[in-house]
Amino acid sequence: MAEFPPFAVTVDLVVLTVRADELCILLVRRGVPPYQDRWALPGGFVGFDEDLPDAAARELTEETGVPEPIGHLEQLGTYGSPKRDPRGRVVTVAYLALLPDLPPPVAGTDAAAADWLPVSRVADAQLAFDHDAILTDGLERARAKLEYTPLATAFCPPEFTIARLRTVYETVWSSRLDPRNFHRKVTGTPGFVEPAGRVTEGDRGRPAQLFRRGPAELLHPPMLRPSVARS
Amino acid sequence: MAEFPPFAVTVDLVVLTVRADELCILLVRRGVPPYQDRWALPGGFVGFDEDLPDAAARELTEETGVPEPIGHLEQLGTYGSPKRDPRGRVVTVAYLALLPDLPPPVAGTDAAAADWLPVSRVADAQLAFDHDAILTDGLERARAKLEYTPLATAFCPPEFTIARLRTVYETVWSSRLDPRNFHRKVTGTPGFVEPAGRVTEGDRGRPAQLFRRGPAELLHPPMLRPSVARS
DNA sequence: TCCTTTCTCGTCCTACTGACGATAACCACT
DNA sequence: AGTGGTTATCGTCAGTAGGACGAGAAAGGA
Repeated sequence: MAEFPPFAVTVDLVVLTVRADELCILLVRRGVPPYQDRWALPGGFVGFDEDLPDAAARELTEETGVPEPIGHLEQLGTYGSPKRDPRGRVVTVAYLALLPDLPPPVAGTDAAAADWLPVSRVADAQLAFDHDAILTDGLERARAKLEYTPLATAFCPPEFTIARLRTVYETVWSSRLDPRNFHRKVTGTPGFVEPAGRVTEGDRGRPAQLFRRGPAELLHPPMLRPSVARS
Repeated sequence: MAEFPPFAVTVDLVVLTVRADELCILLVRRGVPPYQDRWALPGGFVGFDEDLPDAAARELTEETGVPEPIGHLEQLGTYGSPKRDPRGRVVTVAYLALLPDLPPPVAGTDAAAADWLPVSRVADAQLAFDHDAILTDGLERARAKLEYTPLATAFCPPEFTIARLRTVYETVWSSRLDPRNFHRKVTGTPGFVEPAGRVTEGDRGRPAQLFRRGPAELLHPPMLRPSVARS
């Protein structure tokens, strides 16, 4: 063990939210080389005595200013190509976070700016390092997980309407869902959502019941993405 | 970048196969401290100029003696608790490999022994480091992936019968599947398997058609695990 | 009051699955 | 050759879930 190649280990975050019917990602504009002035995923070095999930949660709190335990945070994957960082051998553990709509972030110390950007417009802008690939994997993970888990609720505030939940699905999947079948499916799946006992006020149309997320961890049967030819 | 905590990075492998109607895992018995004489996942340090998938593939080849491109290899997750290795700060990237039945492995240089062990008997024996947790995650990943991918074919030789594929499912899931419904489901899902045009000889009962794995990457609808109450 | 909007329940029809019967095609016996 | 055991493969039937869509309920605004 005395001899081993010295690596740097970082965590990078794919932080997604749904705001104004658009899927948005939290990005920082780099203030220092390499990739200066380019957009990048928020992240940073892992402390020598810090566990990986702790490092991810710490970065998430630092970047969003939110005291953590909201939304969803999970490990996405690890990226360690020898050439991915010109400064040396850096292995990054990527995490995926799903959050409800939050106020705009404040730029950190080493970032020139930080903001929510619609993912539809990020596709063009090339991100720093291999963050494009990480973002692609994060989006795919998020889209897939909406199918068989109740994680869409992580995009919502504690109490939400079925229509709001449907908007999340439609935004993340870029597709339309039938409101009536969606309502039947969500309310008919045990443990997906539970009625909060209150209704909305002041919106257009008939008031809607409010729900909270239920105890289920998996959806059976899964929510099906419409018209996806995948074979 | 001049200052960063020095980490060691390793890859560890959860290598699964199905032999004699049992789900087996490739383990090595450690020949050196720490955890000397304990079973552990095969693995090793990542070379300084080596990509992570390359390191995993290299370790897999070294441990099994098979020139790689068979079966399935994917990243499972990364484990980096500060206390997980008494020698220092070691972050390990775990990979999951699914292989057809192979001959017994030969012990490597730093391992006292290497062998296939039924996972049912590994549950008791405590593995070195945090390898128990990695194994648990690997098993869960494998069981889940059989549901919505054609990866069960990775456990089979290039040509296999439907009954062999069913045995894989039954072994990994520890459950019984109806042979007739399974046959209908597998042959009816486009791209899952393709007929090889040949039949088995010499076995008991009616000869069975041989199939190869098809081009599908996902199963739609998924294969359902029987009687799993999960909500 | 009437119209628009949105929520919510209900009704077909089709696809898929679980349970299980029936037949086909081999081997090992006698 | 015939008989029985074993396994592969096809078919049938009923129950469930989902897509398409009708219709009423409950609000706000003209």
